Amino acid sequence: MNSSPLHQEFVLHFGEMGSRWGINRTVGQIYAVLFLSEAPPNAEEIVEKLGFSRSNVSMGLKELQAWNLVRLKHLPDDRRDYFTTPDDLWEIVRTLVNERKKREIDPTLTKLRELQLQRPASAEDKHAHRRIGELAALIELLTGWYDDVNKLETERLVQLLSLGAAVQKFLDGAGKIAPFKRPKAAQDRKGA
Amino acid sequence: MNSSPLHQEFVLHFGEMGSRWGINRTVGQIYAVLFLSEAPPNAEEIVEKLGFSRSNVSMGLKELQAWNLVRLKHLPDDRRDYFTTPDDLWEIVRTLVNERKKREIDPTLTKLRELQLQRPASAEDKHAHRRIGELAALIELLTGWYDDVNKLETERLVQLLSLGAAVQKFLDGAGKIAPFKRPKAAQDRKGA
DNA sequence: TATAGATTTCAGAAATTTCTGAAATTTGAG
DNA sequence: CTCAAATTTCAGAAATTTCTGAAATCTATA
Repeated sequence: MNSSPLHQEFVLHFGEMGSRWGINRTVGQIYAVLFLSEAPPNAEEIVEKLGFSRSNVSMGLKELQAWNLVRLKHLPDDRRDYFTTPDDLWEIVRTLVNERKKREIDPTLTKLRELQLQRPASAEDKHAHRRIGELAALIELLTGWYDDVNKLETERLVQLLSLGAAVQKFLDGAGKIAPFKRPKAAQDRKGA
Repeated sequence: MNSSPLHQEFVLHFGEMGSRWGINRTVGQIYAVLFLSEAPPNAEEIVEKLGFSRSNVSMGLKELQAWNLVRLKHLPDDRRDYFTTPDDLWEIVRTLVNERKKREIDPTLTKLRELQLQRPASAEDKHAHRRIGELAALIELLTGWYDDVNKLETERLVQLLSLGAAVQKFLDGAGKIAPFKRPKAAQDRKGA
């Protein structure tokens, strides 16, 4: 790999973290290169920078595209593809969270709802059925909240996040605006 | 695997999702069994239910313990370990998010802060340095918010989540309570 | 402290994932 | 249409991860 220590360390770190983030080392490093590049590189330039095979870079870029994490650019009189990440980091974060939700949460929520339709046969099943229902309700609360705040424009979102726990101050009076009812499923199982 | 269709489907789903969640199939299935069990099973019972080797179950349980996702229980006059998941699903969610933050985000934030201390040499490095700074600032805003709301007791947290985007209604007046300043790093890169 | 049950460790086998080079396909210019 | 550059596909090699059985270790109690 041929770049400054800053670039290099960043790229290597993204490579190492890749597996924890559900992508692989190669893909992590490719993304890191795109993220830092001022001018969008093409595939061949990524090959040169990282020393991976051309086909590996091609597949990595494909995967990043499947994640919606990179954009294609073109230069006049040049039919090679050039790749970038959005300049707006909030756009990146939103994409990332959307995609992870789609892959890691939505399929489970679907499955849980599907299982809920099964009539529990045994006493054991009855317990499982209840537990599954609780889990589905909780996930729906979380994803519902997420869908909601995801609609906020970035300015508002940042505002909300900056507020942090101070939001709490509003909660006491909140009942009047959005009447609060704690979902049964999530109730008081602490003492068991 | 020897159990009702409901159990079976749930367990198999958790197995399949395991890899997306950063654990493996075996560990996913073991967790699923624990999650649904009314009475905490011991390792041998998990072996019987899932048909994995005893050692594999042992390692799986160890990994779940490393994630803080299971608790040990003991019966009188029985020195085998019995395993459970917390009854309170919110406890599970908090653990899960804490652990993933610890593994997937904290190391990167540390690394970014470390890289920020490097003085950018070239023009290219200067761009990278700025980009890294923006990313660090954004992650800090997110994790700061998370640390804050994670302090809320569950009742309050549910209240907040139920509110969803309706929180927005409070935002206009919020400046008086928690003066808002949008971090420079996250500012207006949209137009680029 | 000897012993038997319970659990863990670990080296190698099995399975899966990642990576490569060669061949195939696509694409735009002439 | 033809050609050459760019990209993708894909079969097998390489690397990594997961899983197992056997041996080692731990632990309560007789």
